[in-house]
Amino acid sequence: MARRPPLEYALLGLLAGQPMTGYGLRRVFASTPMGVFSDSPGSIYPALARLERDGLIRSAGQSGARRGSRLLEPTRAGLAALRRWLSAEITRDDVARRIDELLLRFAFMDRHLDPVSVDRFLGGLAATVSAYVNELRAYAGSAGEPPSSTGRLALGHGIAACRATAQWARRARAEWRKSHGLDLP
Amino acid sequence: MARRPPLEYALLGLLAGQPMTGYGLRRVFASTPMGVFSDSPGSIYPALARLERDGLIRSAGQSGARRGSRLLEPTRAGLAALRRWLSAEITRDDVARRIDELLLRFAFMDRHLDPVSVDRFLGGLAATVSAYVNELRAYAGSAGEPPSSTGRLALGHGIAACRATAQWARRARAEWRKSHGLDLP
DNA sequence: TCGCTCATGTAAATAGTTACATGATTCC
DNA sequence: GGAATCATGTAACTATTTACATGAGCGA
Repeated sequence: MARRPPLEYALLGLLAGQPMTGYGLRRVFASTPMGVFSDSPGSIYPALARLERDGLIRSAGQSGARRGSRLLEPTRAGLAALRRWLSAEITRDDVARRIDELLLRFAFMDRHLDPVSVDRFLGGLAATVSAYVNELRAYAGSAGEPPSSTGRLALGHGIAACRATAQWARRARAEWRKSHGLDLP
Repeated sequence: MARRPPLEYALLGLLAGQPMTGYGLRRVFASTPMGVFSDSPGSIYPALARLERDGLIRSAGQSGARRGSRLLEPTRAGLAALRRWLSAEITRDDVARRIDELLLRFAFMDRHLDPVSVDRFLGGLAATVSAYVNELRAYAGSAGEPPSSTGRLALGHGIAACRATAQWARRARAEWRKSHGLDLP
């Protein structure tokens, strides 16, 4: 039940999609927009060692004929941990400080949660982000100390970015519902 | 010249605006949208100790009549380090992985850089983010492996968020130019 | 055979988180 | 007198970054 760093869930989610070697995972981080994570061996291999130590991934044969290379795959416990992470409630703090992790969760969802849960996630995300936008606006309005001009503009960026996320969530939800026949409110 | 973590620059920037105690800084992180940083004493006090050890901040008297409390202020070297950080080139990696740090820099800029430098920053930001949007779009178009449906939607979020940032940068720049009489191309 | 890609790891330094620990002052 | 706030720090643990280190296989 212990909380794990996002990197470990990213690894778990990728391996659930397709068994890979540690090097394969590094290439994914180096060559796709998942590049928020470092592709350095010093972050990947220790994370994989922790996952294996805790029984969340295991070896599943070799890559080609290469000695020493290990294809890795999640165990049943690993898939359960992944599903728990995907199903966690969205909090205000997730939105304010860990928005990237929420999007990472969403990216893995279709393979592991049912369409209704995905729909609920997008609804919850839109609602929580909108609430946070109101919080930011309230702060911008009150303005305890007279803020600097670029400080005020920077806060405007925070608001604009959150509004874009909320709008994206609403549109993604509409699209999701359409393609899964979820047409009730 | 050594690179420092964003938290230290945030502290330096706040202290440059107004000398404060460590506790005062914690309150700022706890009560404003700068809450991306933790307000825990275990992060703030060690960071302040590093800054003081390196001669970037110093004591500037006590807070009220409270024994043991220390108002902190940047030294000349601290202000120079802050200005160097504010003036650094914007890289593709800053945009892809450290966008929050760029906005933090912008928030402190008006007090430490001239209007033309701030204008250049916003221009560079808009350009670099737009280039990154193109990169993301190219990736979305090529799509090596058939991506999952939520994976594709999540990439759409990345694109939407960057577009919002680029748009914000262009608008903020127009506003900045207007209020500082920078009307050349 | 030379260089590139595939492949795995470790070591040291740095940082961040959580929890613990303490004590003064102020307000009710 | 008791609670909240002001105020500063340390300890243990966890994670990340950078750099180092090694070696096999493959193509030109």
